[in-house]
Amino acid sequence: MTPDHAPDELLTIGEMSRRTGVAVSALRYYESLDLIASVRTSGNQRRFPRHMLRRVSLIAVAKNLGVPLSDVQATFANVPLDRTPSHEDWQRASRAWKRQLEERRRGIERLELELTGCIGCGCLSMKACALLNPDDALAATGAGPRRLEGIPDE
Amino acid sequence: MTPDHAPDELLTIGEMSRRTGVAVSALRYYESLDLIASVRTSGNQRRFPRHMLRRVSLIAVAKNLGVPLSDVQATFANVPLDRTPSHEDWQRASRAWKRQLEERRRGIERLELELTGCIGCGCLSMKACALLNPDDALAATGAGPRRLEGIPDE
DNA sequence: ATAGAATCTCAAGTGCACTAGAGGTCAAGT
DNA sequence: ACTTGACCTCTAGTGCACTTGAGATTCTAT
Repeated sequence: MTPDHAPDELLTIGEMSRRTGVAVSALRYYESLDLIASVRTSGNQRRFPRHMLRRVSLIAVAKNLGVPLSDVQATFANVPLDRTPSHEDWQRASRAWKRQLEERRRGIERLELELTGCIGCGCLSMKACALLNPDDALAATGAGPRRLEGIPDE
Repeated sequence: MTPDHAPDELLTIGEMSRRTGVAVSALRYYESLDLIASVRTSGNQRRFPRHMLRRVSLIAVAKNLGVPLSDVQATFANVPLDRTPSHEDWQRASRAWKRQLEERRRGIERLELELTGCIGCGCLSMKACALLNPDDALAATGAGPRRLEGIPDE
């Protein structure tokens, strides 16, 4: 059933960098934040388990989308660093990401609407624009909808 | 006494801050980048025309969505600072924004799909994941799809 | 007229997410 | 054995997007 692959194969930091497109220096930085982890050779060089490629790829995606590393950290909180994550581990993380990404996408959709319906027509009535509410940001701070007061309505 | 004043015409920096939720220091910073503009009183204090509220509100929205100020700057390139923008001015800017936001939204949608179809099921085959391509980022650098080589496919 | 809040400039500091460089070590090919 | 490139740690520097603080001035209300 199980195909012949070597899940315990270890990659150097340079291989990780080439295969993910993430700079070597960035990988070391991510390790310093415990976003990823490695084992060391007798000569103190890093060796990464293959499953770290997933983590790094996801970090890269998050970066492309402007998601701060602190959020990534939170998302990965229950995905183990020390062993290949199970399906359940990834599923849990996946659900958390999806919730956040959905919020973010909805924010963008609302902004598109605002632009079409308001700026597009020249009025920009932002009175009811939920986007000005910080809750719409990914990783909301819970600061509340204070900002809506006094937004120009023309 | 100011002899010629229509009370709602010009806003102080404090009023701008209160009505947009953007810090006074940030407003001064935006002005230094020519994202917004003001006139000065005889005593050298800033006074903002009402239409600057729109610009600031949009900058705030962009910030919430992680859009860099340089992109905002590009978007506003043809929206005049010195007079109330016309419908056409805003419409042109609106179209540019929409294009970028659509790309960004599509990127998020694709990531959601990846998470559902790949991480969700535990395989994370990112072989064909367009998100790892920097072109998907808002304000793409044009660096090309180099990153897709060697992404783990298990 | 004057107190006190708001504003001004300019310089420096903060936090994030890295990158660059110095100086040294390790590992693979010949 | 030797060479070369990849790797190591550590410190410092970069760019963005601001914030903070000092010291001075201006505006508004009593």
